[in-house]
Amino acid sequence: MHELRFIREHLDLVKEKCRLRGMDLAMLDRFVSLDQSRRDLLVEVEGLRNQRKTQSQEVGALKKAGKDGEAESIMAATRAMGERIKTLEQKLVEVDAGLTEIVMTIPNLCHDAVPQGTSDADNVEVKAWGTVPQFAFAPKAHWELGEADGTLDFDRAAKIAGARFAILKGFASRLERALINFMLDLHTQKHGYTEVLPPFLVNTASMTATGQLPKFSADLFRAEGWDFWLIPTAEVPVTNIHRDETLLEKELPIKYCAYTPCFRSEAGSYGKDTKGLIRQHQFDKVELVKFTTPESSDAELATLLADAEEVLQLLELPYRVVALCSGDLGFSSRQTFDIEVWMPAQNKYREISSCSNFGEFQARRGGIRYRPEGQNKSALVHTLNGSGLAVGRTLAAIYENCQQADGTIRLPKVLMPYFEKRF
RNA sequence: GGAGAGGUGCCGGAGUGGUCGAACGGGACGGACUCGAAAUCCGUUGUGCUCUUCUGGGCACCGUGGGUUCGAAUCCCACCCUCUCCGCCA
Repeated sequence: MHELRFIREHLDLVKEKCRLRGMDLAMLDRFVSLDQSRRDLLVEVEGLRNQRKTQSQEVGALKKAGKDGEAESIMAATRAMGERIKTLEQKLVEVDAGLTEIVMTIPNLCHDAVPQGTSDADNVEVKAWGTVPQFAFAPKAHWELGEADGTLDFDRAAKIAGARFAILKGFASRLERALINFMLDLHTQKHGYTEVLPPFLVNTASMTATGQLPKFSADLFRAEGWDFWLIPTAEVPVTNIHRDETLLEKELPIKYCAYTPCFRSEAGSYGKDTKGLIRQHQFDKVELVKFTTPESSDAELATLLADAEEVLQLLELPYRVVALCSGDLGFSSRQTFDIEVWMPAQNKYREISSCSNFGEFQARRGGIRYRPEGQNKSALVHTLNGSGLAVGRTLAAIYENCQQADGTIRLPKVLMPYFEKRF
């Protein structure tokens, strides 16, 4: 979210940045007229309130002095003024609602380093790591491998819940759990993140602070009759840990990692990735979240990305890093790098992590501030987050990249300590 | 789910209709004293919006949203949250 004043004073910049994202600019013209109405109304209503205050104090003084007659005549006038104020306030509420609606749907302004483009086709590969494996046989998709050895069961999951769910059994379940522990251990012990286990259901205020609401409710699951939403990512509860707080500069950066399941409706993705673990209504993810000063957030994004990459390096899975272009950038993000892992059966890279710097966009929505050393005024922090990594997709990548001719899966060395014996 | 208590500034805690953005205490910051420190003394100490911009005004905010009133932190209604006891449960 941006400040009204910022949009007002930097209208051309906001328009240009919205254009880069391929947005319709008509709403910004509507903003200008509503913003003007709002300020006109404010001047009028505040003037009236000031008068009313003065007159009310007079009434008090007169009554104390026993001059009830004089008080009565002022009271009559003030009563009428109250009606007028009420009318104006009502109008102001309407104008404010219109403005909020617009402002809440204006995306973050992209960083100058973000490549321009209109779709994921314009994303720029900035790095490739590892060697794409060569197979002496036709590599199978992870769901074929898993259904063949009974470790992945999509049919029964559909009976229990529906499409886009999976049951992991035996080795798969064990591997999922090992991956979660491996990732958490790496990030807490080597990268200095503090592990947290947050609520998996959050309220509307939290979803709004991180930007999922009000615009993207269709992507979320909601508990009927409650102000609870199922989290689509740990980003939501973890970023909201410090909502409406003022942190100390010396505490920054704050680095959290969290394992949570994630729940997404995947509305509008019908027919996409209908097989396998790639696109599920429920999946596990280990998420990295940082709160930083504005000066350090670019550098912190680089290390966040490196922290996520290291998971794949240690698992010896080939991947590449892609800089998202302006048109493909998420709503709240000002700069995003995706990590894509190699998937042999599809013969292409698939997203397994998304690392973003949100600048002060989420911090303003959520009131997350810090007090810069030696200053009285607080300032907004920058928030960042990235997957480290999506666990289900990592498991799928291990199945496919580490498959052997007999259909068994070679366990990455680094996971051996998490298994007492092979399944 | 039942019964009760409570939600006020960085913290504690006053305030039950008018001059309360809010007493008092603590903390923090600045200054005085000191070789330095403690103690003591003096002062400062919220956020947002808006007008004018040279200085400076105005409005809103005492859990949230409504209502009563000339006037609400103070009265009324609804809701949310916290705490205690009981019930229930992992």
